[in-house]
Amino acid sequence: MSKSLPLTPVQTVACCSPLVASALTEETAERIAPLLKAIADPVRLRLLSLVAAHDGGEACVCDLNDAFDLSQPTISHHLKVLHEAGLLDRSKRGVWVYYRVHQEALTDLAALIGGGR
Amino acid sequence: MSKSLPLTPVQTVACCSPLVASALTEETAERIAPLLKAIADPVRLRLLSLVAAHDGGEACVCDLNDAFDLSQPTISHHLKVLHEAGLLDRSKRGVWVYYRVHQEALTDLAALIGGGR
DNA sequence: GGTAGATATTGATGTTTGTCGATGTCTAGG
DNA sequence: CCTAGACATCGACAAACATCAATATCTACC
Repeated sequence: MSKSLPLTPVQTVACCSPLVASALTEETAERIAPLLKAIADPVRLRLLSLVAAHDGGEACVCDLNDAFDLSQPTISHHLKVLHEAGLLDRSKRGVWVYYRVHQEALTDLAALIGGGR
Repeated sequence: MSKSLPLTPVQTVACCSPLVASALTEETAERIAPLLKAIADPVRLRLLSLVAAHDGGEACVCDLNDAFDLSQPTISHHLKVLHEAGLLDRSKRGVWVYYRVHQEALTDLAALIGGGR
């Protein structure tokens, strides 16, 4: 992997010091915000939580669809947002698609927010 | 304090188990999301960070305005969002208004997100 | 290879959000 | 009181977003 300079949101979160420790640069803030936006939605929060709490730490889309009163495309959309943010990993097995929480990204994000102690 | 049943976002975050430990209820997710929405914006992230990193842990609005290429009403709006979410405390002294990070809320929020370890 | 089921993509629509200029409300001094 | 400065509120607008119905793309199986 390893592109050139521009870090992904997840990479940025992993390497920068806590929010409250020193002032964020504009650039850093702009890279982190998308990650937070991704989880700043009740449906996506529940999706993340459902996936994480599921057996084996992963869940099939078909399981997730049933947990909501929303259309299948809407759930698919939210999963895509979480996946593209780097918070959910995808793996296709047969006809089914399984999602799994990218725990490290969540942990790093938490450290960034609460890092002050 | 202590209203009746309905918890504020900050109270909800303080008392519920981590995202990845057990599936969030719809109600809990709806109460937490506003908190995350509040910090899911690059300007508000920097505001939070600037306030926290400032001398004495608090900053005057006048200082904050100068740190951005945005109009004064816009900064005032973002501060209001952070304040209403319970992430910034306000105190007026003379003509000036000072904001201070509500550290506990941030810490609890971090625990909620990264709680899995 | 045709069909059924699982998931993704597309296009449209209503709502939310970030931003600004204009204006309002305080407070301290003159 | 009247003015100047600090901050908040209001109204308007454009961009971003959540949602859906319709449709497309896979994959397994018959």
